[in-house]
Amino acid sequence: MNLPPLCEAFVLHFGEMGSRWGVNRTVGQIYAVLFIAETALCADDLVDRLGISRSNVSMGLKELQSWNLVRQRPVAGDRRDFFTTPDDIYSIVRTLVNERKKREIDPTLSMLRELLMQTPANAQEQHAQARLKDMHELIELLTAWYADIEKLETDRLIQLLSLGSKVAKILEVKDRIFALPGGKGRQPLSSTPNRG
Amino acid sequence: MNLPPLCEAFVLHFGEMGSRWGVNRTVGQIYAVLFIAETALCADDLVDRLGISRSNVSMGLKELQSWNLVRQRPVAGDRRDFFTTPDDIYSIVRTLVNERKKREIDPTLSMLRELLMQTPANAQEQHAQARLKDMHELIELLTAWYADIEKLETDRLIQLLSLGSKVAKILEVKDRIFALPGGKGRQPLSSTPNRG
DNA sequence: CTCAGTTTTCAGACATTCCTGAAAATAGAG
DNA sequence: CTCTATTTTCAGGAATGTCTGAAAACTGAG
Repeated sequence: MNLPPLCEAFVLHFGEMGSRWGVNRTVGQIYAVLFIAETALCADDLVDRLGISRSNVSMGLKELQSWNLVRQRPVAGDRRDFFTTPDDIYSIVRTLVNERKKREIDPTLSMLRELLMQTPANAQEQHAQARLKDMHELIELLTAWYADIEKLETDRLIQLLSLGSKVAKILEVKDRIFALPGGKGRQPLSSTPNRG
Repeated sequence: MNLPPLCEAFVLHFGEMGSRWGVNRTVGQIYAVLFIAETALCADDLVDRLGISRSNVSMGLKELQSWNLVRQRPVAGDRRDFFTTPDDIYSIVRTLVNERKKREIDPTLSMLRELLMQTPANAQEQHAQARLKDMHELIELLTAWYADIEKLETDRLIQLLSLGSKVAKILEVKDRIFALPGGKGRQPLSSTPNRG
């Protein structure tokens, strides 16, 4: 690996993490190198810095492009393709979350929708469906929340994140004002009784 | 696989998703079966329903326990171990997020902290460190937010999620009130200039 | 068109992960 | 303690995933 020590440490770590993130080691390393690079790099730069084969770089870049995590950027007077990661780290995280949602959440959501439309054949299936319904409602709630938040501009997002649970204080106050004597709170989401 | 069609469809899907979630197919399937089961199941129930080897079930359960995703529950008059998933789906999601954070975020956070304390040897390393600093700040912001939110009780959490970006409206109003003539908004987080 | 520079594809070598059956370890009953 | 039911470990075969070099495909210049 042809990189100064600090860079190499980062790249190696990202490579290892890659496997926990649904991409292989090489793909993680390629991303890491691009992320810390001062300028856009071409495939051969990556071959040189990582000491891996040209074809491996090609496949890695293809995968990163399918994740929208790297951008191809033309360089005047050079026929080769050059690649960068976006400068804005917030946009990177947005992309990452969107792509993971697409791969990890959306397929499950449509599977759940499909199975919830079916008629259960017996008590076992009926109970299963009740559980799926809980799961479906929760995922819907989370994805609706994210779809809403995702539209915020970065500045507002930072403000909101910095507030943390302080925003919940507002709700507490609201609840205290509107609470009816003897009124019940919202019930937790569950169609299933506790299992003995 | 010894399950009614609807259950089987769910279990197969969860198995496939498992690989995108950092566990293998079998572990995903075991979890799915436990999730929709009406009662706690013992290892042999899983062998029967999934048609996999006893030892594979043992390893899978061990992994799920290391994720805190299944609970061992004694059954009176039976020496065997029985397993369930929690009934409360919110607690399941909390556990899942906590465990993924532990595996996917925390190691990166400490790696970044370590590398940010080092002295860069040259311009390349200096630029790399600036990028790492951006990444570190963002991850700190997100994890601090999550640590804060995670403490909320389920009811409040649901309220907050349902509000979505409406909470941001409050900030907008606040900003409008306190805005000074000619005053600038918060700057986006970046220690790096744009790359040409 | 031809040609050189560049990227992509892909068969198969190599590496890793997964799964099983057999054997060992564990735990409770008697 | 012994005996039996149960769980865990683990070597190695099966299945997947990764990486490479060679060849094919593409692309723009001349």
